[in-house]
Amino acid sequence: MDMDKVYRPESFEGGIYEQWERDHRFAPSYDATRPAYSIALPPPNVTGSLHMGHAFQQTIMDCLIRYHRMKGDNTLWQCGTDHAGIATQMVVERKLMKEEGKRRQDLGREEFIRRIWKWREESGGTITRQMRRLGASVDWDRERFTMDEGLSRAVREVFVRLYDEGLIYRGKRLVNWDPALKTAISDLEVINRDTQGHMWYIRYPLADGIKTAAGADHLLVATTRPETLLGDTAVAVNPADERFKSVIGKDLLLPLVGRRIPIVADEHADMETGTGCVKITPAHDFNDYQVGRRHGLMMVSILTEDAHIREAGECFDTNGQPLGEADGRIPEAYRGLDRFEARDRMVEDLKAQGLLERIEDHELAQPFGDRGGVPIEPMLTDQWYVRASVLGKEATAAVDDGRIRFVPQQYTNMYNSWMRDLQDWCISRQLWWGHRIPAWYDQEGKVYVARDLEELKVKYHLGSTEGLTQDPDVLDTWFSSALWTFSTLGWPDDTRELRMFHPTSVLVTGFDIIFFWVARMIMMTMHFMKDSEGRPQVPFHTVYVTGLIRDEEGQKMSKSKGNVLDPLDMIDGIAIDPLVQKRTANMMQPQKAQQIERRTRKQFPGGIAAHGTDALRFTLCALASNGRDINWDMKRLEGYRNFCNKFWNASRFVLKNTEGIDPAAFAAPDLSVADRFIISRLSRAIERVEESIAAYRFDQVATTLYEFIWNEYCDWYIELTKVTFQEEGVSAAQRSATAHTLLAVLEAVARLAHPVMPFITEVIWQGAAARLCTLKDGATVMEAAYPSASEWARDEAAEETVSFIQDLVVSVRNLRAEMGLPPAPFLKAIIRGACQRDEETCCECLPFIRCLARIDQVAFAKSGEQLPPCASKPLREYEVLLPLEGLVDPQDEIKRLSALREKLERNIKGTEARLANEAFTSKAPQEIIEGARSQLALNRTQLDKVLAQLKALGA
RNA sequence: GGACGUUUAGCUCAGUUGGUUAGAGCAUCUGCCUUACAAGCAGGGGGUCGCAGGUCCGAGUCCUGUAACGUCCACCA
Repeated sequence: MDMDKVYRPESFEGGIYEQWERDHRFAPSYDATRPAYSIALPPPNVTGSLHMGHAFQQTIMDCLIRYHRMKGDNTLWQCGTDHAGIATQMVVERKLMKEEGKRRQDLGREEFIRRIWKWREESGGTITRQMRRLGASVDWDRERFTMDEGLSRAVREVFVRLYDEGLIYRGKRLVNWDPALKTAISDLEVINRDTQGHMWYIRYPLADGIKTAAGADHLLVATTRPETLLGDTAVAVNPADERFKSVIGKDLLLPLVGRRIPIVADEHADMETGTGCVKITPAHDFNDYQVGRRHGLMMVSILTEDAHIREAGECFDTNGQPLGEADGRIPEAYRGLDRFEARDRMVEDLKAQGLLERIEDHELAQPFGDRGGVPIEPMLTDQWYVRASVLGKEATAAVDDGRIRFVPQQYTNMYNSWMRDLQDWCISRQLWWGHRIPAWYDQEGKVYVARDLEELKVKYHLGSTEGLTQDPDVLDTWFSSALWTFSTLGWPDDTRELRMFHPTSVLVTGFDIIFFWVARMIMMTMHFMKDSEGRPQVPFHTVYVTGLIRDEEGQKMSKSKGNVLDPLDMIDGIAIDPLVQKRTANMMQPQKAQQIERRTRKQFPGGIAAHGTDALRFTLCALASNGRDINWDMKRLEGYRNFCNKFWNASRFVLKNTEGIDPAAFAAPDLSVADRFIISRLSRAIERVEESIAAYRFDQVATTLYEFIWNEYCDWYIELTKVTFQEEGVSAAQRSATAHTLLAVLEAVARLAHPVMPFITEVIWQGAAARLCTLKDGATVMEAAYPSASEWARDEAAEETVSFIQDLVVSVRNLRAEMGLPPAPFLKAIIRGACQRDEETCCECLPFIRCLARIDQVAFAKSGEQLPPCASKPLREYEVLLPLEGLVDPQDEIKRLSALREKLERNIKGTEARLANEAFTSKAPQEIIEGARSQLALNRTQLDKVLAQLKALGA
């Protein structure tokens, strides 16, 4: 492939990926003699689109996968998508309403589900297309969907087995009810938001003329939810509370309703809080529910499924059995009202009856449904539960004893604290989109659970299944995703993939779904998957938890803030108008659109430039330090795009300058010191990259690659090779050795960097390998062997020699710049006081030094030897001097040297003080003391030189 | 209320088991269109490491306290 002068990733990235996919390069080798390495992709929402978090996590997964594949491991990246019950159903419902003005009920369940499948057909490809653009090397042939037949079978299998083992049960319990979505949701889907509300103080009159110790004829009750008064079945006071001891066991008359309710003694009532009297509404408050159970109180459900007041309260005993004749009457005035409307009316009525003592402002954390967006309501309903407390035991132990490790470690605490008091998991949802619960009921309401009707007949000895109706509910989405690592590998069948790839190696995910997904996956997997000795198998050995990607101001990216960055826009670029449109379309709060447009236009006046996939991936890796959140920085992306350009152009240089080389003519003895230097440095870089990958430190991987490629390979090595190519008197064999080294290192670096930057490295690798004549037909860098540090000879002598050259060259450049001399003209340099070895090295490397420092002549002088006026710089043990020859005002040079003198004197004083300290010399390790001594000696030598030079200049 | 995280250059961040004079990129300043690259090259300036104590010969690093910001969990009648 020809390489353009300017790096244009869009011109080749897409094509390379298509070729890889066409050739099925992403499939595992299935070579059982090789170690297995596998990652299960956290399944994104099938109808979703790729956001920065996905791009981040997938980049990291792809790095790991590509690295292990190149290491020769039998590598599987299992991919797929999630049906995302509520989210998807909501999207399709909204679309239905917008386009046809219909609700899902208008279509009926079957038709509605058909529409969702259709929607999935149409828009389900977005995210997988985007993953391809990102370069994700997932095995597309094994793509799964949580609702496809195989996974659905796994879901039924798990449900039935857990039910038969008593680990799934059905019961009427208080659940978090989302009145907007009309479904139960789990604790985790409830978001507590601080809101400004009120506290109402309501008088509950005592029945039968009784009075409190203080002589009051009522109890004062404080509440933030006055409307739930309709469901009150008691008022609780603390048993030790002297104020109310005398009325315990007596009755109150429930305001507005007139029902007699008892005063009960319960520790739940805190003497210090509120008025000391708590109204008890067992059917609409989690604490009250517990109080109700302790005291055998009736539970009165007063709300409908959309949170309106019922015509009459539904009454249940503490076990949830209906109480037909009980008194659950609701005053006519409130029937059918919305809960908040009812509240206003009731407060008015209480006020009118003189039962409202006062209202205070009160800040409270109000529970909201994270999807529905309205306050949730605790409601008594029949739901299915998983006994998480039982399944959680193994799952907790696995993290405790290190079978599962969190990276970074601090997430272990988060996991443990949640697992410690695990609540049973409500898994039924009153939705249509999802896995239908495999339970049936007969006319009497008896429950039958089986994988299908055929099995049900046999299991329950039924002649016919006629008259049975299936439970209408579906399972929580996280129920099926909890099985992800093994259901995607073919479970419950005993497949080759399960045996090879389970447990998976690592899970890469965000901290936000540790509870939703990670913990439940561990529970389910350890219950169902056993190793050959019957011990529970973990789903993965390591959980790598990534931080969140925020905008440049540290704000969370969100549609409503209009600060979302689409990774695809950073790859391919986007003009400003489409970007504005994208950010302001389909907004929940359209009034914010103008502000968002203004800010977007200000931030991206010219839109977003194309940066390419490799630059994006490199940036994501570079920012991925230790699981902390990332404040996205476009400048950083630009910098790494420039880095790609640098790498690209360096490769062009190499290919251009190695035309016609004969790789076979290369011989090790002909390697120059520069060649040996870069080979040695490469070895170190490889070692460092591998260590960093093992430690999940992708920032270090990126830094190591950046520094090696830019600072060492480009800035020094390539510049040094120019000398070899241009200098007269260099043998053809030596030129050939250098050309070979240039190519060989480039080829290896392409392999080294491939996991992070898959596309540019493919182009470069192909070019370098072709030139080296090692390229086989149809070969790709992604299947080439990962470079090994031991294949590249360490040569400390060469590194030291090049370091000598670098010091000298940099010193001359410094002097030149500090003296304000133009960089181009050649100068004469004098080295004074160098030891013989340094002089020899200098002579050997003269061509390099001459060329890089732009010095046409180097002379040596003895220490203390008088020279004409010079600019000087102490370096190591010697001194570099450039004759002034009227080029510079000696006064400037005196100023410069005086500053240097001060600095040296400061250092000397500090080091002397340290060495004079008896405690230091007696306690510090020998090598530190030695270091300080030689530092002191060096500084003193240098100071002497500076002083002598100042004297020579007449200061 | 409980737990955790962060605080280092103008900005975004590194800084391994404590060890000389704390690093990088971006930004900034100076000089260069040197035939791989101006998306570049060479060089410079810029930090009392949130604050206060303590341990130690030695603290950005360890300990205690404290502040600000952030996150999670719990509670709030």
